[in-house]
Amino acid sequence: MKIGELAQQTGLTRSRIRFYEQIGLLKTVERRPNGYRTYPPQAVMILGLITTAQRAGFTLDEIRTLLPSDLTHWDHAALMEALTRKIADIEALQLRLPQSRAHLLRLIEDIQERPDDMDCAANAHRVLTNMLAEHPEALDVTAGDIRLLDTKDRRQSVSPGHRKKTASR
Amino acid sequence: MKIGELAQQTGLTRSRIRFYEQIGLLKTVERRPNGYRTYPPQAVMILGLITTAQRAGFTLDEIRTLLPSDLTHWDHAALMEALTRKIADIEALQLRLPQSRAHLLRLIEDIQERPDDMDCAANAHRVLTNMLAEHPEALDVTAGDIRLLDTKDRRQSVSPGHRKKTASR
DNA sequence: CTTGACCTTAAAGTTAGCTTCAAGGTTAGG
DNA sequence: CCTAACCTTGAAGCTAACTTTAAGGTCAAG
Repeated sequence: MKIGELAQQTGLTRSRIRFYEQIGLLKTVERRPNGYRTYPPQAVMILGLITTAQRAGFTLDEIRTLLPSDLTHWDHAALMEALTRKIADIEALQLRLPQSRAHLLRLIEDIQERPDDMDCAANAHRVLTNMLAEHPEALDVTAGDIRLLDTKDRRQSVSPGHRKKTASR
Repeated sequence: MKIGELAQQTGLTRSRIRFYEQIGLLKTVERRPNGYRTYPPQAVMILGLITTAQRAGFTLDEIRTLLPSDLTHWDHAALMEALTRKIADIEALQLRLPQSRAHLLRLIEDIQERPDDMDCAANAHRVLTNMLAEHPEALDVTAGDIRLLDTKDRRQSVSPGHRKKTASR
């Protein structure tokens, strides 16, 4: 299978597949006499695994150390440890999320509950002081190895699309 | 207050404070005749707010559009909308996390439950096929604007660490 | 008047995970 | 034989949120 076909079957871009090879993540690739890459059908599964693991929160680096070049020879111990650790991360996050959510709700209420005799400025100061006085970690939506971030348009650009200058000024 | 003192009081680095000014996030700063920056005591609170909002999952860009230069003149509507959206993100994540956790647990069990008459290779294939056959989003620990990531050493790099040329050959 | 702790700037570097670009080689169809 | 659709490479660019570097100015103490 040539790279174009593999790209089509996996839904990944050619550049991404070449990139994975470049960083040593995808090793099941040979060359035809003309220099073209050629992949075994297995490669579809490997790439599926990689993207699944990514969605589960593993970095490409972690995936590389876990993924055997031969799909049949896994390092059970390392794999189990990684999976277990990831579960622990999720559990830690599960504990924090309700707190963060409650804290945000409280913040909203706090802002809306402005006493009639208080002006905006004083109210703002009141709310801010309250907030910064709370546990500093109350709004912390991070847990161990895991962290919440903004994704923006990082998912699957289908059309090459119009680029967007972030224009930071 | 000079930048060193502000850095000390907030726990941030000088470079970070200058950076926030550079991207238009921190505007309460004047210059002394000698060119030194000078900050009002208020700046401590503003930086506290910024880091708190960051921990709550807001990007610096979002914070900039929400944070008024004058702490007493907030855009209530925009602020409420942002807070509400962030809560929704958290709730979406709260729904997904148990599923992801369950899926990872199932994966672990699946790997360990290898039938006695099956060799590792076949077992690996069985597990992989099972996994990739599941809902592709089952392991997806992302939700809307929110995403799980590995933090590694992104918090306070103590040692610069050895660089690694991506070129693997 | 020198030393050291501050302060200044612009520019480049860092990390992750890619994409885009520039400049070309290959191949199948008409 | 030409053209379009593939394929190749290395290098550079992108985003976010900073840090680091280089080259220098300021200031208080001794």
